[in-house]
Amino acid sequence: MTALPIDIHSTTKDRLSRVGQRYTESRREIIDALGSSPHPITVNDLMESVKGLAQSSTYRNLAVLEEAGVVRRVVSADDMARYELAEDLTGHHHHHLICQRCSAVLDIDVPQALERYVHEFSDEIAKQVNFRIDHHRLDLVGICAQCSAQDR
Amino acid sequence: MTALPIDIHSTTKDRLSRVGQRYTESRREIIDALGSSPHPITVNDLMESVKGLAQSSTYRNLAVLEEAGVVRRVVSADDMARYELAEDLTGHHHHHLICQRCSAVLDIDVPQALERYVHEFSDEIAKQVNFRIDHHRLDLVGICAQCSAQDR
DNA sequence: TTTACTGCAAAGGGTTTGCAACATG
DNA sequence: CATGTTGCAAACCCTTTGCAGTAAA
Repeated sequence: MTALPIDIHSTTKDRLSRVGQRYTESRREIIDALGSSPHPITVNDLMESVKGLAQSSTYRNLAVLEEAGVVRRVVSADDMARYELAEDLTGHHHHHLICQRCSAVLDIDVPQALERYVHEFSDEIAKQVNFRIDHHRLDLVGICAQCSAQDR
Repeated sequence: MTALPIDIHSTTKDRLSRVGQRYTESRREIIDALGSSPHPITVNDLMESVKGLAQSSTYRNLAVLEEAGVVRRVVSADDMARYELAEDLTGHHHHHLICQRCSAVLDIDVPQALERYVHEFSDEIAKQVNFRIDHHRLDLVGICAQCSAQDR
């Protein structure tokens, strides 16, 4: 599971062209912004990083990038979209720690052993029910440090 | 972890009165509808079961019931709210199988061993980072039978 | 008889879309 | 130069809220 140093930008370009899309300056900036964030970010966060990009273009680009498989939408506690780079681009499989008060999302690494169990279980279930399982989400949900500090 | 035969309605009534709320006919019907569904359901589904209940009342009641801890909001693949009875009411701890095409949600049971590993891991993480972890979500995400049939 | 609950209709707020101008392969 | 991309503004849709009337403890 070691991360080969694949070039994120060239991979993105390939995957975009495979769906008949172009790798524009805005899209490159979005990828850079997502790549330099240590955790999934909202559309608003993204628009602050990528100055001058219209809201509609941000949404459209994220949809295209997700379609192309280079970006992944992450579900938190509120209904605001959050995005991160696809794991096969970063080579970093991880899960999330989610604050149910402020909806912040933190990345966490999961022990190999646990991952194996989840995969085994996943395969079993796939056999039992007629369902093609693509991936899993393991989220730990609670209250982050800042939010519990505010409670006092 | 065997489910004691607690009375869902009386427990709901207690928990509601604890937050200064009443257990009305509408709320009872909502609880019944959620209790008789084998999987989390959307607000629209709910309104079809509980005929005559205004949309606003449905949303308000669900919010109150969630606040009182008898109902839980479940996150799927789209941004539509889905609800189920709280696990401590049903005595049935479970996780979800999610279709990323149609957003359907199915309940699945998880082996005790896997649950234990998740708990261990959860405790470890809680120690590492300053975060109070309340619960976890383990979702298997993929494409359900109906949706993959449509692809052909 | 006080306080919560309800329905109706209107407002919110994140996201999507139509369209004309612009940029990329 | 054909087709994708952009910004603007309007539309969308799920959800929330204000209000006046109703019902529960």
